[in-house]
Amino acid sequence: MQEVSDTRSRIVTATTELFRRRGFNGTSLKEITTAANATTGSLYHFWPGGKDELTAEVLATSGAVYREFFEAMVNDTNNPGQAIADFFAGGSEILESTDFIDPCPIGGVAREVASTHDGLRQAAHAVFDGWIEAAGAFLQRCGLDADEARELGATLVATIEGGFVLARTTRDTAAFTASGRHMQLLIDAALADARTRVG
Amino acid sequence: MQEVSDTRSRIVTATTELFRRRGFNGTSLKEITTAANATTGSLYHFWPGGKDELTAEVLATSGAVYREFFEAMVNDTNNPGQAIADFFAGGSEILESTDFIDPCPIGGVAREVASTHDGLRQAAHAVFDGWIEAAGAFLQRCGLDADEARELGATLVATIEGGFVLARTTRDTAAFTASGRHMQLLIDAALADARTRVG
DNA sequence: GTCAAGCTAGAACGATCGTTCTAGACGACC
DNA sequence: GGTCGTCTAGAACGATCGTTCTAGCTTGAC
Repeated sequence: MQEVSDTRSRIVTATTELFRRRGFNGTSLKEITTAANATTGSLYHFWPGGKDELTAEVLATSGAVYREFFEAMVNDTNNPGQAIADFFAGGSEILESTDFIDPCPIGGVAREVASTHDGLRQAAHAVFDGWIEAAGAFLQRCGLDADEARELGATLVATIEGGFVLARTTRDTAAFTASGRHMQLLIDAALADARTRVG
Repeated sequence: MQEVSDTRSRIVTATTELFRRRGFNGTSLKEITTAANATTGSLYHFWPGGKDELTAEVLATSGAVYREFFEAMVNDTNNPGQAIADFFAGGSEILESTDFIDPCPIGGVAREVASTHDGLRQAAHAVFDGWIEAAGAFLQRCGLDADEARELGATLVATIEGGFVLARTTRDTAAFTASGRHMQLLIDAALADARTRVG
């Protein structure tokens, strides 16, 4: 027997993929169990709380994966603005090579359920806080003061999320890539400003 | 009899409001007709194509309202960066005073259905194109060249949409307001750069 | 008064929703 | 070999989904 049940992780993976295409309310448990080659019994065995409990885990898991991906891509750079632009370029490639499926399920699901499922809203809130913290910590290490780093981190996350919406809707990554360049300008300007103030 | 049926416009309004809270798949026709004080027969009389046809109209209508709102708020300013920051500040006020309901139904619905309802994706695409055109035209009038104006317009739209997601999920407008300040910096820098190049 | 057009009313359809439930398969341990 | 906990299998539940359909109401034209 494996440490984490195969069926369990297949269900998480299938749910993540389906949420990326159809969102929360557009995805049925039948579609999930079929895609995961599992049964209703198994799903309710692992998540007695049903769809909501499974969704909360999917959000947390995807959130952690993205945070690690961001940190791996951005740490150990000596050109922060360029690193962010590269991150956006990577997003463009993923969008194009996956037929503009939503790159991540969190923002879409969060927007759908924020007014109706407060537990899921809070789960997504925790994920976004983690991302903003990661981006802020990175920018602070690059020389920004804590407040400015965190605010710029939040704008980064917002622009990425909104860029996903735009790219997915227009089936075009031009705007997303351009946003990466704009974020690069913003970071470079903030760093230059910080250096000036330090002297 | 009025030029546009009362029932018809009540249904459009109710659908818009429900989409802002529950999204496309989370809103049923029964909820719509109940909220609009209308019947299924009326709904299918005005939109024989059913939910999809009604949704397409809701997207186009909301899109036009937002475009006009943006243009009214931003035209006749002599400080473009400040006008955009004001636009974000206005968004923050709306979010707080409406219990963080989605300020507009378009981005959320588009993200939900982009992979499953191509007609609706195209309707949302047209709306976003209109917004980017409006923002780009404004920035071009302020002195940016056409390409840079359009790209910056797209980043504005992306940051607004993503900011809505963040604010709605965290129930906090601090990040949204900060993003407005960042967009102001970006615009001021682009305008200064354009002035330098012109001489 | 008759007629047609525009609109309303809501019952009924088959399909599908999330969830519950019972029955049994499998493996580890005594 | 019997027993218990873990997991799988899928039928069944009531509720609700989007849509269709028939019947009737209202209004203005003739």
